[in-house]
Amino acid sequence: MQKPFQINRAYKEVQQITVAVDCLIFGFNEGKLELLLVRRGFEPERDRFSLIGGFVHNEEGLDEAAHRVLSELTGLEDVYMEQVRTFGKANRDPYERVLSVTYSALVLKENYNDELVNSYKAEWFPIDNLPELIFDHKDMIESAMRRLRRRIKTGPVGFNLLPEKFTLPQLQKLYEAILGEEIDKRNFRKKLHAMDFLIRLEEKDKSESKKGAFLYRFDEDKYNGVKNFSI
Amino acid sequence: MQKPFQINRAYKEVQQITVAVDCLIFGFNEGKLELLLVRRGFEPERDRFSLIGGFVHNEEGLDEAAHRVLSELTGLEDVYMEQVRTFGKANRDPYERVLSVTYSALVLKENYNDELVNSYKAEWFPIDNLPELIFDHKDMIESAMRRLRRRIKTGPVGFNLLPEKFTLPQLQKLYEAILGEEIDKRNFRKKLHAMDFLIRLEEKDKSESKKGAFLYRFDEDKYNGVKNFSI
DNA sequence: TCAAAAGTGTTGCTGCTACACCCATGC
DNA sequence: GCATGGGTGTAGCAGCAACACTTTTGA
Repeated sequence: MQKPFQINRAYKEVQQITVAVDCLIFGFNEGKLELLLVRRGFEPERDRFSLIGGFVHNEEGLDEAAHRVLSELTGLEDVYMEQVRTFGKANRDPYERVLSVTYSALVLKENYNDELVNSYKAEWFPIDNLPELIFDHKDMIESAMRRLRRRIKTGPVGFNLLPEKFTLPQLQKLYEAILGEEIDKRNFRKKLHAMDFLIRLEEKDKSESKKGAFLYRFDEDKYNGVKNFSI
Repeated sequence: MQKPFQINRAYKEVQQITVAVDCLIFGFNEGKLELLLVRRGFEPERDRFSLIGGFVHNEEGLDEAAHRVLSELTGLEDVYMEQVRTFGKANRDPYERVLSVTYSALVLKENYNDELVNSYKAEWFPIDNLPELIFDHKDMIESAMRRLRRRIKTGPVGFNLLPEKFTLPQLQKLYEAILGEEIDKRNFRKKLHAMDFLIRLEEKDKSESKKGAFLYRFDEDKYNGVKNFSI
């Protein structure tokens, strides 16, 4: 394969940088936002936790690599994922030079393959009570959290963390967990109602209360008519 | 150097991915937002333009690489720069597999080294009239523009594109050029005045009008007291 | 004296926040 | 019948957008 003349690039020395993706896998369970981590069972860094990651294959784009890594661990295929940021300090991994492109995934805990997850010794942790993490993985999480907070306020991404049918109290708890603050129930519902992209079903979910809460469904078509999403 | 056991990573094949940084160098001149591009003088892709880029050295972090590339081209050392996004489709560069981490730089046109820039055959283009670009560089620019629009509304980054002393009409034109829309003069000034981080000097700049406009200076200390920047 | 840009306040409206009570049901 | 969580409306306030005239001075 012929290489182009690179007028704008310095002489290309032999690079020894390995490219990896690290996935921030978010789930929502019992009112808590959680993150899936794996424990390192060997030295060095034994017993510390890390994000799920993997090297990028030669014929594979970054987005593909992230989806592959996620799928290998959880068995999930069609997951909402977006690139967050790339971490590239020369010594961020003190054992070898690895560049890491981070991806944020919002998964539905009930959907994934428990056996697969268990076989990798992965564990869920509530976002406000994470263990020690290797390298700069703490920074990655902070970066992804900032992005997630912005995203759920400006777009309908939060629904990826809920089942197809969900109640408004559930949705509100999700927002509260991500934003880390309480939200006024009436104001929250007012905004949702004004944007008018949720469909109220006839069914109720009685698992959380005696009265039961109506189930809703996110409607893609109705959402496309919404100009300014804002919560 | 010993390698750690990578429980969470697939067997590491020999990777053939080269890591580059591409810089989006923004400048502001005569009321226009401009971007610095280099022309390719050789096949393939002759006569098309590209962003300024370079390969990342082995001992060098990404941020360092971006600053080095910028400095090699413009001679500028202390420049406001931030990472934008990483482009990693397998065939984004059809000649070899290159991963590109993009950086956005806000430079003061009057400061840089013209000879250096000329020797690289670099040219400034107004952002609304760019030439054909190679590969996915157009996407990179769109991505960086979206980020820049968000940034100048929520933080004091725009001042990096202006000299230390500037007038309010200049500042407003800068915002209008970046946001691509007209701004009401009185509302714009009201917001700036409310946040109170600009210092009005006694001097006027008479180059743009007979009456002359007062010069202002951005005050870092006063800015640190501002809780919610918003324009 | 006139052309051209700089500078300055008010008003109406919209959207946000704050807030309290009734409802349905299982136990 | 009572405890628990679900559901609903209003009023005050703040922040935003819309808007027009006076000032200065060089030519």
